[in-house]
Amino acid sequence: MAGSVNKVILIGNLGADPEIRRTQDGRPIANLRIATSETWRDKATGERREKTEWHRVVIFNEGLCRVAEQYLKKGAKVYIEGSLQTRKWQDQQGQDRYSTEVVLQGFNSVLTMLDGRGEGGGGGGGGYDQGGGDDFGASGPGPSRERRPAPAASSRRDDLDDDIPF
Amino acid sequence: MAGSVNKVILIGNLGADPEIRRTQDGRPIANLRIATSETWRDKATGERREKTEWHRVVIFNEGLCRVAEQYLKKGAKVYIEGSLQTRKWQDQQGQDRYSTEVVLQGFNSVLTMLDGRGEGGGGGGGGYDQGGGDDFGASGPGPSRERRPAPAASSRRDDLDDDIPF
Amino acid sequence: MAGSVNKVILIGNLGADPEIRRTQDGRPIANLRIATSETWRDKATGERREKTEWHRVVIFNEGLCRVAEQYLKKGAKVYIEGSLQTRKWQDQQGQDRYSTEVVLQGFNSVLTMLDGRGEGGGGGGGGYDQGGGDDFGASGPGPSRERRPAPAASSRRDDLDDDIPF
Amino acid sequence: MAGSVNKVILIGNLGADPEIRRTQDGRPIANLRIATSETWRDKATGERREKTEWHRVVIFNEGLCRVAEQYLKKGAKVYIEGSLQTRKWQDQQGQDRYSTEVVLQGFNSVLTMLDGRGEGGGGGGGGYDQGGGDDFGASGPGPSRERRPAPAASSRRDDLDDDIPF
DNA sequence: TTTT
DNA sequence: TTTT
Repeated sequence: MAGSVNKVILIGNLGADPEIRRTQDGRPIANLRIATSETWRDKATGERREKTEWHRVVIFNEGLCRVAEQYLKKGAKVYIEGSLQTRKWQDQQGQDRYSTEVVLQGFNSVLTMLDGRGEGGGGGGGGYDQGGGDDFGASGPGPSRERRPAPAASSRRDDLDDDIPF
Repeated sequence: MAGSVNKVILIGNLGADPEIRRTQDGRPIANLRIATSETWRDKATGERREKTEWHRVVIFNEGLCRVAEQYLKKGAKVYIEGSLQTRKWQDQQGQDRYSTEVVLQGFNSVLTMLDGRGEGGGGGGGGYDQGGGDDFGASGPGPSRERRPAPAASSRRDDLDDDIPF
Repeated sequence: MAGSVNKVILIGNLGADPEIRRTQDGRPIANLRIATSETWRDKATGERREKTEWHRVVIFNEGLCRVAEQYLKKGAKVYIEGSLQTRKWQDQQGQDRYSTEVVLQGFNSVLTMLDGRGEGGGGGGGGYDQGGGDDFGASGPGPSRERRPAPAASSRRDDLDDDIPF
Repeated sequence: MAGSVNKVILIGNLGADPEIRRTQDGRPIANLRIATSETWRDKATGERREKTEWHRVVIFNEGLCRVAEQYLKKGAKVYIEGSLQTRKWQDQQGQDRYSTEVVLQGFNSVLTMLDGRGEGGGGGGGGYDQGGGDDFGASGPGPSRERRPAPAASSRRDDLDDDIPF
């Protein structure tokens, strides 16, 4: 269908360390559990309430799997951009079941760590296992020709500047 | 949890007319089925492939329910902004089941029709039942104090209106 | 800065045909003018008002430039995903000026046509020059290893399905 | 124009404390300067490069102004959701100038603090002046009829609350 | 002017 | 079940 968009944006915390598995041909797949929550004040009682929503996030993108494996830990806060997919499976009684996941796959995916890196180190709290602190595009931390800004921002459109922008 | 975001953005087509139900206290709830799809060319065979994803959308917002009821029909193309929610229910065997939906509720929701209105009239294609063609914020088509431009809108922008944009 | 996001999402109409230029080394750059507008009812007078906002969109991505050149025309409705950039330049008096643009560059960009294709043909209305109707990711219409869904959706995670999803 | 979307999503850090002004009729307006940046590795030299982008954010929403005033400080990391607006003004020579801003106004705006609150206390670093740590919808921290979960929330989700998420 |  |  022309003109279709399927996008999910989450900011939340990992409920557990990432689970990394591999396909038969060796490609990694990372599974995350991410909690988002909203708080509001009950209009009747006036008390503060909170509702937490849990999301299944599946990462097929190899670079982002590597990021998840190396840097993410239970408790880490992340920014996620992916798409919604519902997958069909059979339970042990052979009945159809459906599971909806936020899938990070291909160019249209983002995984960014929002925690300061210093959190780690001592103790059991959330955070990262190590350094980290970068944000990674779809292709992971590697070099990416496309990821760079326009070649030399100032000069990048000099050839076009006969045009007065505003 | 502080600093949480849970947002879904869809552009797709309705697979069926909206279903409108009412709560016991009379508030409307609209259910939509929306299809998004992506197409790509198979690298091996070179042929064009397509994968369609179906989304359950539930509208609790009264104004947007009204919009859905009045203007949306099977086939209509819409822009949707809502949040992800997974709901638990019991099947007839008493087993726990889960259903994930895109929920439009509260201020943080958008439903916008993307079809030109002229589509209607002749033929069986998709589109709207009537006029339509506006985009509606969370509070629906009614007047909305918040929807207006900036408080000092006039002083900020009136002078722009005689400006030729490009 | 770790954990940074800079994203703009627009749905609007082209105010003019795209302008395509080329850098000295031959890469295309497309410039679009896109209008978005919001309508509201004036709370004082009760009359319906509308405010149009004009956006400068610059496409550095080659594939998306090709799409813009081939398929977009004045009046076409598009979905745009890019990032905000402010660029400095000197006016004829040598004074610093700034221009803010929505930039489509790299993997994190989307340009999707939202018009049905049939619009074209007769007359001067908006629409596309030709067929079109597809949506294009950052890499344009060409084959893209990443763009495909998971290999054979149904089987794609069979090796993982010892896990009961919910 | 029907079917229009104008949305900006930023995650970045405040370059300075918020500036709060008031309109003649006493409504607050907050101005923020927010930096986003992206990093990449130069393919030629192999060295790590960074490019920072500065954004002007203007908050007309009263509740969010209050949040900005009370909780945000230079260095704080925030999630912002607003819309793009270009405003015309005259410089001292009477020449037309344009300034593009990210505007938070009305229901379609979000300002969420992403820093852990503990940052504060000792030292000069960024962070908040006080507690904070909540995320605020368009209407700010006050009670909001719309912000609550679905009308029939209890029947939809109360049974979830004794559920162990994973 | 921020942040890493 | 939609759409192209």
